[in-house]
Amino acid sequence: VMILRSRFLDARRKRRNFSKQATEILNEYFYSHLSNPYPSEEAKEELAKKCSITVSQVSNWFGNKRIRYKKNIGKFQEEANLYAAKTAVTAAHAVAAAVQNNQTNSP
Amino acid sequence: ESKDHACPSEQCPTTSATQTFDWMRVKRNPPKTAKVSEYGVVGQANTIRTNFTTKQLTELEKEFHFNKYLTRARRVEIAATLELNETQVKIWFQNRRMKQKKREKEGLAPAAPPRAAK
DNA sequence: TCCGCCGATCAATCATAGAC
DNA sequence: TGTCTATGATTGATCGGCGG
Repeated sequence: VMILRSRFLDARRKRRNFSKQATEILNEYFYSHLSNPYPSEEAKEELAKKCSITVSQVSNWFGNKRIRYKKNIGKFQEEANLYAAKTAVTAAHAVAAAVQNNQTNSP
Repeated sequence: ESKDHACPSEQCPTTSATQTFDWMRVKRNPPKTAKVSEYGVVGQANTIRTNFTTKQLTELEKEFHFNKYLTRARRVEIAATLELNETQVKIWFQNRRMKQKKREKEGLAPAAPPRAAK
C-alpha cells in the first residue's frame, strides 16, 4: 500500500463516460460484427468520428469490450440480443444470404 | 478487409447470433519472466505481471529521453542496474516508443478540423 | 535460424462515475 | 453518505509478420 501509487496522478483519474449515443454506435458495431469484432484502422477512424472520440478511445473500448464479453458471455446475453435485433444484417450475413438465394433461385 | 469465417451452420431461430467464436477462446500464454537468481533456477512460475518500481521507471524514463533505442550493451547495463531481465528492458522500450508515437499522433489531430468548409 | 521492432491485442489493475 | 458495479485508461507482456 505504501507503494505510493507513484503515478497516483495518472491521466486515467478524471474519466468521462462516453455519451449514450456513442456507446450505442459502438455496441451496434460490436454486436453486428460479433464473429470478428476487430474494426480496421479505417473503421476505427469512422467510428471515432461518429462518436466524437479519438481512435485510441475506440481501440480501448473494443479492447475492453472483447475481454469483458468473453469473460462473462452470459452477462451480455441480453445486450447481445437487443443489438442483434436492432441491427438489420451484417455484411457477412448479407453475403451468406445472397449465396443462399443464388442456390435456391437459379438465375 | 472483411474476411469473415467460421460459420459452421446457423440454424438457431431462438438463440440468435450468440455463438462462441474463435476470438472468444483466445488465451495468451502466461509471461515467461523466469527470475534467475544467482543460484541456478529459482524457477518462479511468474505468471504475474511485473510491477516496476518508481525507481525503475524513473531510470528507464531518463534513459529513454537520452536514447529512444537501446544498444545491446546499454540494455545489459540497465537490466543489471535495475535488476530486470534484458527482455523486460527491451519490451519496456518498445512499449515506450509506441506510447510516444501515440501521444504525438493524439496531440496533433483532434485539435480542430481545418478545411471543413460548409 | 535467431533477434529486434512494429502494430495490435491481451489481461490484469487502477481510479472514477454511476447505481442503490 | 457509504458500498458495489460499470467502464475508460494504463501497461507489462504476448502474437504474428517483416527485415536484417
